[in-house]
Amino acid sequence: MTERRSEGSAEKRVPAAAFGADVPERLLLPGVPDATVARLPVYLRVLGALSDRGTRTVSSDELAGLAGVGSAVVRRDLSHLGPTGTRGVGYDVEALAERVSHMLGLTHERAVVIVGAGNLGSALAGYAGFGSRGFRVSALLDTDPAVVGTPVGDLVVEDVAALEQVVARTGAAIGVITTPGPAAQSVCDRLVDAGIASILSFAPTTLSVPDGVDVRRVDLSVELAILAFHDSRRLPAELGLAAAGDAS
Amino acid sequence: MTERRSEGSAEKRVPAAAFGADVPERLLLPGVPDATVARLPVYLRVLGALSDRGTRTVSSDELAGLAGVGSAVVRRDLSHLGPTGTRGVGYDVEALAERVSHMLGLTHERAVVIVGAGNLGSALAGYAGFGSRGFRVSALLDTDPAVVGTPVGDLVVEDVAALEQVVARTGAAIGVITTPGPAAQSVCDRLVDAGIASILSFAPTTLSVPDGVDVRRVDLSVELAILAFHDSRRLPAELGLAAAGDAS
DNA sequence: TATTGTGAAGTCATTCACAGCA
DNA sequence: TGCTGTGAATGACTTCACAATA
Repeated sequence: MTERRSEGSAEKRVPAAAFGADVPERLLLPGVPDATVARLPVYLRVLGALSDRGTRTVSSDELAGLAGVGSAVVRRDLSHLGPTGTRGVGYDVEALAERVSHMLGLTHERAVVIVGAGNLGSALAGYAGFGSRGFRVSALLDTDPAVVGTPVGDLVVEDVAALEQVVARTGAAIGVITTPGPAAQSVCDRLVDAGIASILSFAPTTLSVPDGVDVRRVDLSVELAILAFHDSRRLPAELGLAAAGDAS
Repeated sequence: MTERRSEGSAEKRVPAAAFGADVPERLLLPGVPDATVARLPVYLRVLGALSDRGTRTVSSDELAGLAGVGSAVVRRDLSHLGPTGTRGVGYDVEALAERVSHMLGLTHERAVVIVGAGNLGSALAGYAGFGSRGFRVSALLDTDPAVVGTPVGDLVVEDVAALEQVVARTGAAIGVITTPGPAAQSVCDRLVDAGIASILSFAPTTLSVPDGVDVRRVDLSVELAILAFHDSRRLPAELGLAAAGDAS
């Protein structure tokens, strides 16, 4: 791996005391907050756009505007990469993109296997966001014999019965589950058994996995419900405010 | 300086002091944390499944297991709905579902307009999660003349030029953006102008909207990048653990 | 007795404000 | 002069632990 410690910065706060003495180093070294990790990909996208436009440097304020966050958040987030900016100037776009990319582990392409070739799975297989920046959809699986064998984009739908072989063949690191809810857990189990430790699920169910397996869920009905919650409080509030005149 | 992120709830805290004493209390009181709001829909799904199975009561511990969170989280979350459980017994499944549903504002059906009838938009139009529980996809729009007029499920793709009329006709409360990135901002602007204040975007861009409009983003490449981050730290660690004798 | 509901403590994240540096 | 990087303050969320109670 590209794990060099060429960085001279001697004072990396390691919360060693919080854990035991014999905890594997990987848990201690980087210490990047989850919230920061979730924003780094957004910065990376913005930096890519800036780079395409020929912009050489960017300030935390500009980057913040383009990413839709506050500038203090940007500076705090980037501080976890070590000193990457130049005071009075800003950040070098190319260098920063490289740093962020490296921090996220996007140093090599990862193969992605999608299980469930329904509408959503097929859509994701062709989705541009999947093809870009370090991910390649290398297989699309389904149970339905009527679907198995049909082409979707560059791929041909394969039988989910061969899941283990497909994972082995493609060296997939990430599994995406777009099956109906009831099938999700068993598909998940098989992905895990096949060696996949990173799973993105669109199924509206809770998946249980062994320790060490990382599951992220995207649940459309949850997103809609959250919007509904805010919506339901906004309507009465607006009426009240309108009657009382402008808020400020 | 719109400073909203994908998780943004534009106005969680109402500045009560600014309004004096005669603002209706119910508008100010609830103060449900964002993190809780994001979990309530999950509880609601679990409660629905329990109800279908004929289960009458459920403890915070059981609910926690089914929802994939800790039991203290469940109790804390539900405490925001007022006293809903019975000590020594648990929660009444039906009554709790009703309470949660009401808290989320899922009391009436909301019309959803999807803009972008590509793979993803078409998939979402037919997605079960959209049809269930208080949401109905009432229109699907696109720019492409070759797509406009074609049927997708029960719907016929309409011309995005008629966006304003479609929103008015359907009384849509929620807009879903599944266009390519470059088109997203202008579609967003038009949705907002048409009176939509709740937007779910799948476009990989930052959307800027006026205050009071709620935007949630689902970004597949962000999700994958987060998985990649954890994946890239797991690999070296597993080797280390394997050498040291991993328990599981 | 079993389980809720909640103070209190702890952990994590955001924001402020400015010293330090190019 | 302008902007980064970061202590310190604030705020949000989680977890603990147990008193209250059906």
